Amino acid sequence: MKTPADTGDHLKSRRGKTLPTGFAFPEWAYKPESSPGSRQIQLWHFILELLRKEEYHDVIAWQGDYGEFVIKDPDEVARLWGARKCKPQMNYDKLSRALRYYYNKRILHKTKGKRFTYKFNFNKLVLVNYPFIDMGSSRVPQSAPPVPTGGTHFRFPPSTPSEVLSSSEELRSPGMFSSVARRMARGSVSDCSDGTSTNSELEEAVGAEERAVGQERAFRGLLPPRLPHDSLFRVYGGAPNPAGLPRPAPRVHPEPLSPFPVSPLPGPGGLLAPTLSPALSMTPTPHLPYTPSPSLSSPMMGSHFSFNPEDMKHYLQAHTQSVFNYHLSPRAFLHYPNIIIPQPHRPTPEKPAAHHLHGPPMSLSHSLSQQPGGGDDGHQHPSPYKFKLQPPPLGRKQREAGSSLATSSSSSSSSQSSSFTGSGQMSSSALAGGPPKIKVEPISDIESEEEVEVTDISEEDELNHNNEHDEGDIFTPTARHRPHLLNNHHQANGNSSSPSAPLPPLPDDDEDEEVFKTPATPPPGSGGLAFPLISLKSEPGQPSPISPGGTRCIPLKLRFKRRWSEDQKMEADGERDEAEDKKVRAEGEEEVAGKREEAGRREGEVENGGGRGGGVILGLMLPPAPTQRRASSELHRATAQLSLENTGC
DNA sequence: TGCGGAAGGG
DNA sequence: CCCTTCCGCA
Repeated sequence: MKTPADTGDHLKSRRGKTLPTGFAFPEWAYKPESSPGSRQIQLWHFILELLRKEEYHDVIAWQGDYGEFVIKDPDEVARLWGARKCKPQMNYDKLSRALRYYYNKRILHKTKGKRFTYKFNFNKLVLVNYPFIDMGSSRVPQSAPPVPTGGTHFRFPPSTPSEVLSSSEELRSPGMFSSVARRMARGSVSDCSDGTSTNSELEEAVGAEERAVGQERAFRGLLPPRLPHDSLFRVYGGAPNPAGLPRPAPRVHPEPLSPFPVSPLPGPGGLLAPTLSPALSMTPTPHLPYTPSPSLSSPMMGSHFSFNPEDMKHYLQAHTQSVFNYHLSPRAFLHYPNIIIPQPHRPTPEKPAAHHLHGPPMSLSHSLSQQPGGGDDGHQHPSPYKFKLQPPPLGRKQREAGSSLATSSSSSSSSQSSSFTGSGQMSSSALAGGPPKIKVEPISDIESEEEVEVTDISEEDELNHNNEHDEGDIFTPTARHRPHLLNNHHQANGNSSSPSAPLPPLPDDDEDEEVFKTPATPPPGSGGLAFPLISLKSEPGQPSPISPGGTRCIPLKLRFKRRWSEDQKMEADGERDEAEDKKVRAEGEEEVAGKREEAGRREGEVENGGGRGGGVILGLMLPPAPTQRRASSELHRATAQLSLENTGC
């Protein structure tokens, strides 16, 4: 059924076509198939469709920073949406409500101060989905989100149904990812025949997907279920096969506004070449030149990936680096036993690239109390994260002494948030010094624009003994819960406060705060081995092969490490807390009771915003074993349904 | 205008 | 899950 053609009437455009406007997202972004839970087209896809079509530029168009679009004619957009969904009663009020739900999922942000203006969070998507993409080589305009230069159709891997993989299920990802993945899997597109439908290249996408799926499956079979590789793939490439990214970065023409450069990729020929993770490339700081290892890069075509330790190392290193650069959650680090990855070198301050990272160093502990509401003034970018303490989850056992701080603070909702900069220096002292544990919660307390909630290390003890995800959180400032807050902070430009000011295009790092969850491979052993990945320790002696000199160790890293180890263990459990904020409470009980499912997801998710559904971007990591089931089941479903389709109304 | 809770539908 | 519908609040 869902032949590509079906939707095709209007779609005539093939992938090759360039948009008149020039804005284009990677095709995968447009794929409608992805509706996670729902089979129908999702609003964000629909929006994307409209955005890409010239004919709708009068009603909705890209504008401003990357990923930012303006609904010029809300009523019309609503009408179109209503038509598509067969909801004649649709209006902008309703549609906007739906859009607001995306805040939590982090698919969208509201650009404050600008009417009817929203912004997609593609960065994370990209990062997550296309980690291998090398953005670096070609510098992309800020506005342009990294695109997988690789193929147009990228997809998640898929499918592996087996429990094994599952972790990903997406990796739990957050909405988009997961959704994408799923869609890919199922590929359904629905259209209402009302005529308003706007599908464009769906056909292509569909076709591509199908192919992809097939490949995946094949792939699946090939891959050994449990291999770490598997995880990698998922995490990074999504799928080794399909269209991976053929070449590192075929440069894309940067369309200034377009969120994504048009994907140039010709064909799927390549596979995932593991180029740098996008993050790396993206990072302002010069990274190590990482070359894709041959094995990886080589076409996976064969369907088989082989990682050799070295490759893995490189890869991991690169990944790690990117994690650092982006302030991603430590969880993002992949760890593989036996492989040690050199520490990433942290961006040295000197680097002009300074990117946003630079922020006033803060000590976490201090920060807690200090946090001035926007005090961060200094930082231009989103980088500084503020933390709030989060009250320990109720159920958890109390934490030990160290937490006094945390405890008190956490308990008090008012907690202060501190800004955290990713840069190494920052809180190093603080971090190092004590067991800083803080969970951050984004509470509206301070309205600093950029609030990011981060969970710090805080009391993870509560959860587990020690550290767990929290730390990760640190890096990953997640703005999950209070979406609005998030929005705010992100949009530097958007803030209503100074509407008059021109909006500087932000790189949207903002989003990067997103955390990726790392796959946790359960550390068999406990402790040490768990973290093979990063040897943060930066022992003097340690040579870091790749990272050239300057990597100083950051205290943070250290922390990560430690936590990691436990983290992994705990991850499964612990995360949920973070993840859920508000809702969690409500659910909390339930969770325990029967909802393993959710738990599973969450694990994966780092936190997604508000909740359940999902985060959009994160889902990298593999969830702990327990959750796998769910994922797998989902995958199954997805797979099964590949051909499903719903037609419209 | 924009936000987000609540209830409900598919 | 993903909205759709309603609604109160700011």
